[in-house]
Amino acid sequence: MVIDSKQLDLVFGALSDATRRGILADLAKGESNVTALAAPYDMSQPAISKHLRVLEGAGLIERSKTGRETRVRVKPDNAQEAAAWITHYARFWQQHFDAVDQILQQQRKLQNED
Amino acid sequence: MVIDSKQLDLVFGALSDATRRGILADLAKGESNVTALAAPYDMSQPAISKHLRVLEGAGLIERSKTGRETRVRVKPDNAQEAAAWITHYARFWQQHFDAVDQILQQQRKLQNED
DNA sequence: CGAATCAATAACCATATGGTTATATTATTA
DNA sequence: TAATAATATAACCATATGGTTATTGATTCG
Repeated sequence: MVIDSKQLDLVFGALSDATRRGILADLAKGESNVTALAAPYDMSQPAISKHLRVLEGAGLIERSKTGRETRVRVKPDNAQEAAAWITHYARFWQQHFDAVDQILQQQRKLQNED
Repeated sequence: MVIDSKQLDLVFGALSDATRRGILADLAKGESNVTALAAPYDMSQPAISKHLRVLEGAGLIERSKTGRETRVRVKPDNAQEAAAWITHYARFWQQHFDAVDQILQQQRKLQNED
């Protein structure tokens, strides 16, 4: 695993807020800027800037100035690692539950043999 | 999506702490109790109880009293939904970043070699 | 029965989080 | 040049989070 525990704290922390998940979803449609990202939310501009800072801290997005506007885009490198970890985690649960399922089926089998 | 946004806040919030991720990892090895779960951590018992409450609130684990001890186990129903969402999320990223596909294929390859 | 064990709860503390309004900074535009 | 626009920053507030110690309530053990 390339991504370390502290980074993972930040990534999951960033994803634990609906506004930030919404921003990520919007950015999936393509690069944007702060004003456009803020538009859907009934929230002040500074609040959105704070959310962007959290996403940036988690390495999920990056910002760059272009004139007076700040362009925002997802940051593939870190997001890829997060996605890989999340997928790994999902697979981990899946395997765990598959195993539980098998145990339960086994138990049902044994019970039927009584 | 069965799991709603507020539940997702709680799930990601729960996963945003290394201690809680560690507890989930330990529980993957099987059902446990509070004392056993607390053992690996340099932290008081009430602190662990708090973490367990957060995991329970996110629907990732469930607790039940057995005598004087509290048995703790992962709660398949909600955790599966979370895993499903996470997988969906991972797929979402995958669609946007070509390289993710390569990483996942690499992982699949490595797993098949087990 | 009395002591030890398991775990929850209460009260407290420091810091983080998520929001606000006001202000400042830097472009752009009229 | 003056006004407007796009953001960031500062200062503030309420609540949440993550930890502590002390205590309590059951259960189990000797």
